[in-house]
Amino acid sequence: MTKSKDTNTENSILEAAKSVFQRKGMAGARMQEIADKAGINKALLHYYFRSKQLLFDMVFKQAFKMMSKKIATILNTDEDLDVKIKKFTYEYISFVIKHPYLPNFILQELNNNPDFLKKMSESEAVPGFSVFKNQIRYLVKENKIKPIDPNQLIINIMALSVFPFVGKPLLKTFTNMSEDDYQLLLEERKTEVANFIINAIKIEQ
Amino acid sequence: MTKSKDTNTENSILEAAKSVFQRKGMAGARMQEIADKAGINKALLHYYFRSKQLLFDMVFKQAFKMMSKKIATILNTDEDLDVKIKKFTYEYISFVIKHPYLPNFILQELNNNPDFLKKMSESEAVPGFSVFKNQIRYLVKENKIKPIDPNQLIINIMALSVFPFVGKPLLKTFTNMSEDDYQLLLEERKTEVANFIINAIKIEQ
DNA sequence: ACTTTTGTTAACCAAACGGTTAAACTAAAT
DNA sequence: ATTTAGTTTAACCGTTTGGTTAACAAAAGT
Repeated sequence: MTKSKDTNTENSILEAAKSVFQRKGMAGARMQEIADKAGINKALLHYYFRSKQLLFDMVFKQAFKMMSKKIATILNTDEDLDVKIKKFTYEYISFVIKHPYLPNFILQELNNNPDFLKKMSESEAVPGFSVFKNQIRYLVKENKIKPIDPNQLIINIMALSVFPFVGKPLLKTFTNMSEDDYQLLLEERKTEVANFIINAIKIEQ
Repeated sequence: MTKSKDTNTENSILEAAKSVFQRKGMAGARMQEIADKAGINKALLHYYFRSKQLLFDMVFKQAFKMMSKKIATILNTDEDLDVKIKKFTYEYISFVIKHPYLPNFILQELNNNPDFLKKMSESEAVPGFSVFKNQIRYLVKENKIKPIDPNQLIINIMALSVFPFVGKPLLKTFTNMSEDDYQLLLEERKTEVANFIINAIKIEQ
């Protein structure tokens, strides 16, 4: 029973930490709030994870891997470009709808501390885009799609998929939409984003 | 001489506060650091601006107005859509290159405290997009551009313009670029983004 | 049976934090 | 020359923060 209690506690701490860190960020999060949310004493946080920084690192790494795995697995298969783009935007937007705090959390903390990426890119978990880039270069050379820098296309795909979530409060106000309407608009983006991208690069004949 | 000293101090405080708040956010910013950067005593901060919150509000409102004015003035003129899109993306990306901390700062704080927008949209400074939306609806109805929800198009334009800045650390790693290369890529986006958007919505004949 | 290890808590601590106070300084106004 | 109002500072204050300690409880190992 002790082992199960152990992992239960450890897990409820991690869950509480995830919730608090993702909403308030490293600087805004309070150990007390995490402890309260986990239903335990504050000292127990330090028993399981030695410091706020280490607990944060755990949460951040888990979040980052979750996201980057999702990206990497889709982009580097060898399917047709349009299929790949459709799959990616659909699955990625679906994924973020389920985890709406994730992108903001990751981007914010990376901006505050870009060194995080060095640690991660050295060890693991940063997806490579070489297959995808080569595919673009090939299609451009063969005149199958309009000329475009692969890096620009990657950024465009990411931007169109992720920005509606990180910019949500602003965009909701700008477009003057209710929460429900905005959620509907996000649903529509699962397919609309791919159409938009494909239209932008395809060559008519 | 007393008046000039006054405004000088007030201004150097605001400059210091801007710098610190934009880099660390409300939660991460420290009054002491702002005081140091302004070259004054910490108590003087509270003499000019009563509290951290009020000082932050000043900085935030100034930043928000700066950004939203830039957006509103371009979108609601009556020029052709493609001209408008070219102008907007070019000017907006140029603007953000000059103020790279701005978008991240605004988005982050808005996500932490969405009520900020209510205060602002009631009083002022939130751009209206009605002219632009009507223009899109008209062009769609007349079959001049591919059918698209005006709100989706607005989000796409914002996303492609802003995301490369808020997602910079991540995108730099994903695309495996140096700082200089990335800066060059941003320069190219001043024109490339408009082409991408226009291609996505134009109808070939 | 008892000793060791693991899990948990209340109470505590030093440092950092935002903010205040009271006094000193400055320079223009009387 | 003195008052007055605005500006600036050093020292201080109460609270909050991340983190520690010591005691205790419950298994696990022997």
